[in-house]
Amino acid sequence: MAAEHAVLGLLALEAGAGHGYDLARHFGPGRPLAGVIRLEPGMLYHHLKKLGRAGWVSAATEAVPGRPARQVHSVTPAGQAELRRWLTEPVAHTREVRLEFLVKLYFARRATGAASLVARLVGEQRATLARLEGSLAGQLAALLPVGPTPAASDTDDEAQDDAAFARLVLELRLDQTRAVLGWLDRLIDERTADGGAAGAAVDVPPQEA
Amino acid sequence: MAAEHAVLGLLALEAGAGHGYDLARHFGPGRPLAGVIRLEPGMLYHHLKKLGRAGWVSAATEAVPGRPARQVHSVTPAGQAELRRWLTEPVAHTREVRLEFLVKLYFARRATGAASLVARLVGEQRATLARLEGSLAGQLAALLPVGPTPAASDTDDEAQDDAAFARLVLELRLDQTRAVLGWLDRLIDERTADGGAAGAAVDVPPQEA
DNA sequence: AACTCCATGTAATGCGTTACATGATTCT
DNA sequence: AGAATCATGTAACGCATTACATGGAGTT
Repeated sequence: MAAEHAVLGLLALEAGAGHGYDLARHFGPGRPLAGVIRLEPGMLYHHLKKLGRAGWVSAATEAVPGRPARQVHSVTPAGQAELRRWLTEPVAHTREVRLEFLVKLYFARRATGAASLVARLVGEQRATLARLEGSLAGQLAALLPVGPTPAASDTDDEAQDDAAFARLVLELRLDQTRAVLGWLDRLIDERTADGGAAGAAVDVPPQEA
Repeated sequence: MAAEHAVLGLLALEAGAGHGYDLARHFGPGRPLAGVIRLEPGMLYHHLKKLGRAGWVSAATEAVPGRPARQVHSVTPAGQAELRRWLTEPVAHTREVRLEFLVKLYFARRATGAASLVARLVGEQRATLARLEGSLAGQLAALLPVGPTPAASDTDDEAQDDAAFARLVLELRLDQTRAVLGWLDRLIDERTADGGAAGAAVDVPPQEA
C-alpha cells in the first residue's frame, strides 16, 4: 500500500491536485523517491483509479490547447484525512522500514506541521521496533539453554541442527532490527539537536508505548 | 523463486521423492523453515506443477490401500543440478538475505558435502554484500560535500531537503547491509572455529571477488 | 526524416492469498 | 457422534511487471 499512499502524498504536496504524467516524473532517475520506491507509469494510473474508487481523489478532465487532454486528480477531504492517518502509523515489521517507512518519512518531512509529525512517526516507529527487539531477544534466550549437553548425543543430529538454524534466523532478525533502531536513534538525535523551528518536536509523546 | 527451490530442496532431502501433503508439514508451526518462509498448501501444489513443467521433478501416481491415491514427486537429474547451482549462488541485495539466503543456507547445511557448500555460499554472500557496502559508502561520500555552505541560502530549501533525505536513505541501506555482514562474519568465525569435519571449509575461494 | 516530449492508458502474463471442495479413515 | 488426519487440488481476486498502442507538437 506504500505506492498508493505515495501517489496520494505527491498530489497533496502539489497543492492538492496534479495529473498522471507529472506525477510519474517524481519516480524518475535522480528524484529522491526513486531511491526508495519504483513505480512504472502503468501502475501509477492503476493506483490513481484505486484512489478514485476509495474516494480519496476525484478526477476532472482538463483541455489544454495544442496538447492532449489530461485528467486532473484532486485530493478529497477524505483523502487528506487518510494521508494524515497513514503518516502517523508506524510499520509493524523490520522489513517494511526500507520501503514503507521511508516513504512515510519523506512525506512527513514535507507536510505542514512537519516537525511534530516527524517526531511522532519516528518515535512510534522506534517504540514498535523496540518491542520487536524485546520479543526476539526473549525467543533467543529461550532457545539458547537447549543445547547444554555437548557429550550427550541422545538428541539426534537433525533436531540439534534445526535448533542451531532457528538460532541463526533469530540472530539475523535481531541484528537487522537493532541496525534500524540505531539509525532511528541517530535520526532522533539530529532532529532534537538542530531544529528549534517548531518547539513541539520533543513535546509529542508516543502513545501506548 | 525461493519457495520453489525450497520445495525442490525438501524433495531432495527426502531421498529424492515425496508427496505434497508430506511436504506441506515442513512449513507448519514449529518447523525450522516456518520461521523463514510461509507456504500454504495451495501454493505448494502450484510450485510442484511449475517444477514439473521445468523438468526438475517428475510425478507418478501411487495407490495406497485405504488411503487417497497420492502423487509421488521425484527430483530429476536436471533438478539435482539446478538445486546445486542455486545453492552456490549468493543473493544480490540485502533485502533478499532474510528470505532467500536463509533458505539457501538451510539446504546447504543439510546437503551432502555441507561443509564446503556452506563455506562457499557464505563466503560469496559476504563478498557480494561487501561490494554493495563499498558502493553505498561511495555514494554517501559523494553526497556529503554537497551542503558545506550553511550560510548561503541560494540553493532552495526543497533541494537541500531532498539531499538530506537521500542521505538518510543511503545511511539506512548501509546500516542494514553492515548488520548482515557482521552476522555473516560471526557465522564464518563459528564454522572455522569448531567443525573440522571437512577440511575444505576454508579451502574454497570466493570466485570473482 | 527521425526522435523525443506530452499524456493516457490497455493487454498479457504470472505470482500470492484466501477460501473452499472432496471424500475416506482413524482417533476421542 | 464428532473431529482431526490424510491427500489433492480449484476458484476467485488482486497486485506487479512488461510491453505496447495512440497521436499531435516541437526539436535536431
